[in-house]
Amino acid sequence: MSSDLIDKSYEPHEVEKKWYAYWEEQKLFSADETSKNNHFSIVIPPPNVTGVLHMGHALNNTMQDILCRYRRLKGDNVLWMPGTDHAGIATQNVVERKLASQGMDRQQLGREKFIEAVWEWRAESGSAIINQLKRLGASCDWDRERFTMDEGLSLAVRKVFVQLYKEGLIYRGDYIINWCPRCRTALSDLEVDHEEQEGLLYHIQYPFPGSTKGLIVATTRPETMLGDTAVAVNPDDERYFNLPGQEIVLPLTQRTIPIIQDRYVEMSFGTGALKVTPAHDPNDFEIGMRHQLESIKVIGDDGKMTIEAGSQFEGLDRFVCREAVVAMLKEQGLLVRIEKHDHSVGQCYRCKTVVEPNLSKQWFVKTKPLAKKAIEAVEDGRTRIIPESWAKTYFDWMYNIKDWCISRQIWWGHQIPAWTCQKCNQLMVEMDDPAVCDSCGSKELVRETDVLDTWFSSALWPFSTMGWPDQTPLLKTFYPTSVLITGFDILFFWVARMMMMGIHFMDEVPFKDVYVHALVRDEHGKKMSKSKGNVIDPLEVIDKYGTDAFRFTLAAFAAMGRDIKLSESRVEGYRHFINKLWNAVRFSLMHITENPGAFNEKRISLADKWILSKVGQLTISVTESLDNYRFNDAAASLYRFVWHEFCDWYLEAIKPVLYGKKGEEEKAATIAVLWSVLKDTIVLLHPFIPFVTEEIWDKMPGTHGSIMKAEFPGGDKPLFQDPEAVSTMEMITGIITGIRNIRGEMNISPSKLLTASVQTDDGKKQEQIRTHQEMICSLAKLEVLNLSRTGDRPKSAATSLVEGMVVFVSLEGVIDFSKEEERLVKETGKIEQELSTVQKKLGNKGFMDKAPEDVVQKVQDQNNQLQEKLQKIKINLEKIQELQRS
RNA sequence: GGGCGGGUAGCUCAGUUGGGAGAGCAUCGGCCUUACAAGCCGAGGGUCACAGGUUCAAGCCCUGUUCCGCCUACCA
Repeated sequence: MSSDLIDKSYEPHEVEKKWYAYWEEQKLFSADETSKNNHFSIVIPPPNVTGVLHMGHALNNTMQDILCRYRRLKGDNVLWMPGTDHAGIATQNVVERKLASQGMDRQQLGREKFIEAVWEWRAESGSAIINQLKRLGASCDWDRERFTMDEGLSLAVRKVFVQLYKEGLIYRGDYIINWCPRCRTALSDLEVDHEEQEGLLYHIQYPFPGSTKGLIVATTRPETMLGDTAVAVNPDDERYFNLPGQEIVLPLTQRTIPIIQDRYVEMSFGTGALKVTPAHDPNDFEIGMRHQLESIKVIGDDGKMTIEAGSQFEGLDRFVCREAVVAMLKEQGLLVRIEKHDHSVGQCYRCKTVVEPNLSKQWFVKTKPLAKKAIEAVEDGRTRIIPESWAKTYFDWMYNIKDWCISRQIWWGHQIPAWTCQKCNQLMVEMDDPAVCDSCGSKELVRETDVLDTWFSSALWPFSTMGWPDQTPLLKTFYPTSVLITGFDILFFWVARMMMMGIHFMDEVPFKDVYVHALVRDEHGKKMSKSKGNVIDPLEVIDKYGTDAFRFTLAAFAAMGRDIKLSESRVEGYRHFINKLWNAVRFSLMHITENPGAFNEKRISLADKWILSKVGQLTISVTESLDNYRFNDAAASLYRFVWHEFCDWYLEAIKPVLYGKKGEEEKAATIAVLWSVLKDTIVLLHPFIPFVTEEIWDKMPGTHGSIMKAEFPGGDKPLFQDPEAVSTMEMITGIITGIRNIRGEMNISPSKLLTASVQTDDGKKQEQIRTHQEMICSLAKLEVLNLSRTGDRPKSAATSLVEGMVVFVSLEGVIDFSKEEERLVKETGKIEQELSTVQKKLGNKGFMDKAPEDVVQKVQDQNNQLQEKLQKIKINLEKIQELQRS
């Protein structure tokens, strides 16, 4: 076979396209919902339909794909459930922007038409991210792709809502919630991003009635004073003992408000007097509840002041109003002072608008009872969180969980199945739309317009995607799922809530393991963001370096519990690896022209046994690593094996055999081993780099069908292991490396053939060296390799010590001896240093008495070896010095 | 305020029950040796943040200090 059958370098683009289409066509990603085989299931963290693939998705899905492909090779029945999330607010924003560009808004369009427009939009561009996942090689069972707004999933949402309502775990009420004035909707606590900002603390005088004196309160938001309904002081505060029960004048208004006592007030902050605005501050709301204070809403849902704020402020934007209030207070001499004050400001996680705490009627999930069971599940290990440190974070949040505001005042989402009777105000929550009021029989029913938080439907994902509420075969086979792979940023948003819902509705945890991976950052460790301009687009990386190189990079850097700093140059490095592999295959396939069949264990060479043992160890290491989510360990073993064992040693060692220098029989045996090793290696690599391995598989003689159907190395048979061959090979490679050291350090040209000898009295080693002297000669570029006994030594030679043997490289006509002297002096220094630490241990009575025997023995052996080594090197040093003198 | 993670070679990072400090990249020297110059052969480089402690033995365990990230929280 000539090399023109395989290109000199690997070109990913066509290969990737070809094989992905093939896999899909052959239905190789399909799960069998009835199979009794060991099953393995993952539900994808559904990306937003609005989304484009970013680095986080790439990492997350690469890991899932590695596990799924690995388990398929192991023979498991694998379900990787794909789908997307309707992303209520985000999607609505996108479509609204589109409308705006056409000079329209959703109000003009009306609810129904607007929702139609969203569906249209989804039909156009909603599959973008799915196609991007495919480019990543994701082996999801696409025929089962789900969407949170699908009919089936919507039914699940409704069922869950109705049941929770009937169980008293969902309620409606007037509470203070986070309000985004731009999105015009309520947000849950999690949907508010807090950011530390420089702000101002305004000290304002509230006068006593008919007095110029008064109390000074401090606030960062002066505009809210218009809605104050009390001033609170701490009951222990001696300064204000006589005040409670009195009233105080609220400036800029006609109102007087009471002075109350509440332990919430921090005496040390400001003046110890707190203005209370129950309608616009969560704490003040609590205080208001305790003291039955009136709530006055002065900021409207649009972020502008209401009529309650007073006619001079009505209609002003809340921040404009702040300036106006401050100016007016100043005018009236009531602004005592302004201090700089850093505080955290809540922003809408979708649009960054400053969130307004606002009183309104919303729907909530009572989370405590649900959280309790979700905590227990992790405590007793039904669900493992990996790495374990995240369990603590999970517990902290779960223990301090607050009720979850689930209603959103947008249109895109699952409309809440609640109806209010216009006659008697009866509230009905039902599976089937009610026609008449179940209390008064009126037909005047009005449906709740709010929709549910997107995360409400995501919380059902592990079972809603499998057909729940129907008891489908899919659900029976694959729930609970084997593992959830996710970033820590949605641990609360999503994982915690899936736990609560899964346990409540399925009576079983949604996943056995939760593997929490890190975030992908830029090369300086900064979060990638569009505004910083440091975003690396995964698709560009794929275009430039190929999917496999990219995936391998992600796997290699995916150490547990640490962020991944990614830069293009790293991907480039792993492209080299893919190319190295490609070329190793190219070389191998020049010699493997047909299926060589099984090798005969009795006929194979040392190098063969060694590489077979190594591939066996590799198999164990990859298996263990993947079973424990140690993707980086698996990637590292594969990298080291392919490059530094298979290419650097094995292929080099068998070249003379392949070139026919050892006869046809040995050549055939070696080719059989080469084929077998290559096959196993490619299969082990496949989960990480699916495309290039499929391409190689296709080109290899003796393979059939897709590599996805291949058998994992070993199968049921024990893996090949030959420890003796491994240690012999290590000795041989040690000798070769010793000779290469000398060559390299003394700048002897690689093309110059040398003469060397190995000095040992060990008969077995002599025998082995003799047997493998051709390999040594070829790899160390020797003309002659001699064996000698102690005492024999060449006249002028450089020396190297290997496993108690002395390797001499003849320097006749090659060298200046001062260089060799330098080498040996340096070497002596190293050995002496090692020796001193070893001897310190041996001289330590405590160590000798208390250390375990095997450790002591090991140190003693080291000591002996080092002593011997030192002695030998000293002899050679003397010789060299003699030679120089003569 | 609370919590978590991190500080190991020039850079990015591994280091799984405590027992001879590692990799990749970069650097330096030598090679177009017929699969691969996206390559080959060799070399140099570390007070494992700092200070204590436990131990025969600490990068690893404990305490404190410091610096850097992140998460979380109702001091207006």
